[in-house]
Formats: sequence, C-alpha cells, structure tokens
Amino acid sequence: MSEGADWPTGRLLSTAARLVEHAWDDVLTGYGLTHSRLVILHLLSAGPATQRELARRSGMEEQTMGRMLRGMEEHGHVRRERDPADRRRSVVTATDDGRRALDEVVGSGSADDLLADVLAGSGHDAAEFRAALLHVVQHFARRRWPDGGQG
Amino acid sequence: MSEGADWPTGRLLSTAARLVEHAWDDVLTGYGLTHSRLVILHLLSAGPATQRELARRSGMEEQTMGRMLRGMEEHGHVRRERDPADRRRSVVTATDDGRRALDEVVGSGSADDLLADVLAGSGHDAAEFRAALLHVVQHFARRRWPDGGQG
DNA sequence: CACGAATGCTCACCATGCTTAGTGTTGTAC
DNA sequence: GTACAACACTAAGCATGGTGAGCATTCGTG
Repeated sequence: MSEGADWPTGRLLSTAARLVEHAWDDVLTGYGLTHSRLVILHLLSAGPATQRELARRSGMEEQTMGRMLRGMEEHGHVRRERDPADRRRSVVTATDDGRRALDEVVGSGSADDLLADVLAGSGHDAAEFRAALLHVVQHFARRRWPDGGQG
Repeated sequence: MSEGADWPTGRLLSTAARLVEHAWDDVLTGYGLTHSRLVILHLLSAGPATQRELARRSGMEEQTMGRMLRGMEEHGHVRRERDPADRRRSVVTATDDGRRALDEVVGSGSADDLLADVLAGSGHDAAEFRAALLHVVQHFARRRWPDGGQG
C-alpha cells in the first residue's frame, strides 16, 4: 500500500472493504467460517429460509448463494431440504454446529466494534459514517433492484 | 436486498463497495475496462512501473497484479517488457489504447462524482465520509503491512 | 387436462482477491 | 568463483462476486 490519499473515493471504499473483511477472516477461519458465510448464518438465526430469500435479503445473486450453501452444507453448518409442499424450493436451516459457530464468533470480540473503535479513536463519528454507508447501500440497491422488493 | 438497517457496519461496507463497483462497471465495460484495471491504468499514467511497484501501490498481491496485467496486455491496454538491466523485472507501460481508454472514462461522468453526489444530496458530508474511509484504509493497511513501505 | 409462463435452483464460465509453492535472476559473502 | 540469500515474477488452487443458459416444478388459463 502507501499513499491512498489521492485515490478516488470508490477505490478507497473497495480497499477498505477488502481490508476489513481480511481482518475479520483472521478470526473467522478459526471457526471454519468466512466473512460471507457468517452473513448467511446470521440470516438463518431468525429461522429457516429458502435460497431465494437468503439471496434477496443479502443482496447476492441466487447462483452465488446456492454455491455458498453447498459449501456450507458440506462443512456441516447448514442443512438443505426440498420443500415437500413445493419441490422447486430448498429450505435452508442452520445446524447446531452452524448456530454454535455463529454464537462463538459473535461472542468473541466482534469485528464490528473493531471498526467503530478505529473510527472513534481518531475523531471520526462512527454513527455518521455508518449512516452514510447505509445511505449509499440503499441508493445503489434501489438502482440495481428497482422493484425494491421488501419482505 | 431489503433491510440493511440492522446489518453490521462491516457488512454495509462490503455491500456498498460491491454496489459502487458494479455501478462503475456498467460504464467501464463499454471501454473494455473493469474497475480494477482502471486503477492500474491510473497508476501507470504517472509513468512506467514494475509489477511489484504496481502491486504495492494498489495494495494488491503481486500474483493478482501479474494475472491482471497479463489480461490487460492481451487486451492491448498495457505493454510488459523485461528490464534489460535486471531481467527479473517486468517494466509495465500503458499503451496509447490504454491511455485513451483512461481519458475517456475519466472524462465521461466520473463515478467518483456519482458517489459524492449521492452523499451530498442526502445531507451527508462527502468529504468527512472520505476522510473516515481513508483512515480505515490506512489503519488496516498498517496492520497488514507493518513495514509501512513508503515510496 | 394441456399448454405456456413463472418460479427456484443448478451448471458453466469469467474476474478478482487470497494463499502456498515454485522458477529464474541478481547480489553478497566467503 | 561458488554457494546462499534475496528478489521479481509465475503457477496452481480456493473463495466469492458476477453473468447467461438451462432444467424441473408449479401455477394460471383455457
């Protein structure tokens, strides 16, 4: 790395995301997880869901979600079963292993605090930063999925 | 997508980065570029550089840089030549085609303005957002490459 | 019931990131 | 001048993002 100061903001955004993900991963690999798989376990903690629902709620494509779930299933973090009422659907459930991994990671020095600390410790307003990020996400998400599909 | 409001900040950061990159790419593909390749052309606009230099200055691994340069070379955006004075090194130069593509993209409604507009149009301070991002990048970069290698 | 549209998911492929393990070149110490 | 270390890059393989195409199932309409 080095400068950064003269980069366009979009590049800063990408680099920041990559670096923060990487910092998380150092913790996560110990639990057999990755940054993205954690998101899925988080979504599943509210109860079982279909792949399509998980994809929409996480802003991923269904193909990506399907592939990640396959990996997680092989790893024993989730279970996929065809919905008997609609055999097109796969119903995804977190296994005990998956729930335990989520609990342990969340319990052990959450990476979210890490980011907030880094900002707050340098005079930046972490809450305002977060609000701006949320606005960016919602703006571009609306642009990309204009139906705005809530649910 | 949908909610977002209850996501951890790290997840918001990743998603924002992905969405913004995607918005850029819509423009870039027209010029035979991608988000990451644009970064390389930007670095090369200051003059030729070795792969190692490019990797360090963009915060990528050398392997990733090598692969991207190979693709860009095949596409005609850059040229790679062994340094006759040190045959370990590849000296990378932007071709006329590469420089032209960079100019056209930068000239045509830069994506950076897009991000700033989105923020400013909603009461957020784009400059402060950028400063916070820069701080995050520099903090985690120092953590990852402690040598701090400047130059 | 039959047919076409919509739905939910999979496959195959590309682009970037990472990692570990090489290869060849240069510099250095003896 | 020869051996060893450091350097610059390459190769191969995994994970995650995207895309387009295709398959099986269900729904809706007649």
